[in-house]
This record gives sequence, C-alpha cells and structure tokens, in this order.
Amino acid sequence: MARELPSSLLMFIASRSAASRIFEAVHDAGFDDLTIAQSRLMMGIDPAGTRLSVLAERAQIAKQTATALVDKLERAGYVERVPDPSDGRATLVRLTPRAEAVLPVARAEEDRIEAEWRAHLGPEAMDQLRDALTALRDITDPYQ
Amino acid sequence: MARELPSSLLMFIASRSAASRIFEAVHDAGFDDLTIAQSRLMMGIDPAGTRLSVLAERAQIAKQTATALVDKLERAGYVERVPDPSDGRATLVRLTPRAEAVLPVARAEEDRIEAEWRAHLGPEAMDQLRDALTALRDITDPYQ
DNA sequence: TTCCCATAGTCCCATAATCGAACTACAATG
DNA sequence: CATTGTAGTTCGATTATGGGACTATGGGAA
Repeated sequence: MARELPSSLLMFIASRSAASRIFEAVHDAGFDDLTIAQSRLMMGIDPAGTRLSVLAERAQIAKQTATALVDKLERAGYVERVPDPSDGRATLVRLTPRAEAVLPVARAEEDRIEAEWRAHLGPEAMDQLRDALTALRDITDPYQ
Repeated sequence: MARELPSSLLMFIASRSAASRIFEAVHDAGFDDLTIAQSRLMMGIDPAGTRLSVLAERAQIAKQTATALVDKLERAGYVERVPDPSDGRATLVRLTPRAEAVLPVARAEEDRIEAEWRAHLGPEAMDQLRDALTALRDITDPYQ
C-alpha cells in the first residue's frame, strides 16, 4: 500500500514540466542564451522598471544572486539598468525590446499548456484547480 | 487589468513554499547536512535499493549529477552503495538507518502542510485539488 | 547643519547543482 | 570470442546561490 504523494510534490512535477516546456519554446524561438533562473527574475520586472532589491524579494533570492543574474541579462541585452530618479542609491532594472520579444513566445506556450490541462481535466475541474491554487497563494506566497 | 498568473506558476509558488518548510524542519531536526536536491534524490530510493540510473531518471537529472549527489549522500552517511547481484555493472543505492530517521520528520511536516492547506481551502476543494493534480500527472510526469 | 544609522547595490569567495564528453568495466548477442 | 550496448565514473566547465564585507546614498535626530 503505497503512500500517496504529497500535493506539494504533485505541484512540483506539473510546474517543472511546464517550466521545461516554456524554456524549450523560448530557446527554440532563438533566445537560446536565457536560463530558467534568469527568465524567472525577468518575469518580476514591471513595465516601468523595478528595483533590484524588489526583484530579489519577488524571486525569493539574495541580493547578490539578483545582481549576478541581472549582470548576465544585461550583457545578453535583455535588460538595462537606469538610475532611480527618486533614490540615488537605487537602480531600476528595465526590459529591453529584446526581452519584450520573448514575452509573447512564453505566453503562447503557457496558454498552450493551460489549454492542454483544461482539455485533460475538463473545464469545471480546471476552474476549481485555478481557484484553489490562487487561494493557496494567501498562505504560501511570502511576497504577496 | 493584470494578466492572471499561469496555473503552473501558482503551483511553483506553493510547491516551493512546501519544499522550504520541509527542508527547514529536517534541518532543525539535526539533519543539517542535507540539501533539497539530495533529499529529492533520496525520495526516489526504494526500500530494497534502487539503481543509480533509475534514480537519475526518476529525478530527471543526468547520470553524472546523480553520481555526484549520491557521493555526497554516501559521505554524509545517508545512503550506501551495494553491488547489484543481478548485474555486475550496476550498483544499488540503499538508505541507511540515518536516512530512515529523516523520513518521519519530513512526513510529519508534509502532513502539517497538507492539513493547513485543507483548513484554508475546505475539505471538498482540497480533495478536488488533489484529484486534479493526480490526474495531471498523466500528462506532466515523463517518468510515470 | 552634523552625525549616526539604515538601505541599495556591489564585490569577493566558497559551495552546490548541473551536464557534455570521454572513459572503464561488465553484459549480451550472435 | 568479437562486437555492440549499458552502468557508472571522472573531468572540466558553467550557472545559481548566499555569507560577509564594503561603498555610496538617504533620512532622522541632536
């Protein structure tokens, strides 16, 4: 009698599968110098630009790690650093057009995955799944 | 009007939260030389022992990575390598008593998390969540 | 003002995880 | 017994990660 897998592990399996697919789609679209960690960090950047420390907090990584990732993203042309006019110590990290070009590719694959899951589970179950996951965020997302 | 977060990202958030808590519980119980990657690999070991290549496949990592992780686990006393009697090339990786001692700690924290989620969502929604996640495994788990 | 302390970001350094490529030992097949 | 395949390891490189210490700027209190 096998112990059932914890829900969190089931989530890990599904989310890793999705992340791999999105990564591959982005890679195949010619953005082959992006890594998953870099992409995750980029996803936290607001249109108007976001401070590095906020980015680190959102991705739940240390500031030094965020610095290293932004360094690589900047060298590869996906982001730029601009001084924050409201605080001389801070820098805003902003997406470049190259990064903007990645977004539709990633979103298209996300949508494809979401549609496949919906087809497999049925619309009601998929809606319930989304609702439950969104509600869980209240108690699992330290950032908000 | 913000774009809704993809289901896979919501799963990532929740599963990372759970992994961190389990890691912390195990750490606080005195097993402070275990890492998350090592723990994940260990979870794939059958009671009778499992071949390294099977372990790698289950964890979806390369054989060399599994070798490195097993090296560390072995040095820390969590696993042992024994020759596979049915194949002279193969080695079986087996849990030691030290590793067996970790399991109840990890499971207790898993159960605690599961209970909190159930309390937050309500029993029916939690059951539906588990069912949906289990069904998704059909199309997201390449191993099984 | 001036001084003290907090904050933003960086640098240095060590470690973990990861994998491509090449290798050794054993197995299986004819 | 020769060939071909598989299990595991070693080597070398890259990425991600964080602890600790540092610089520069901001902000509040005396």
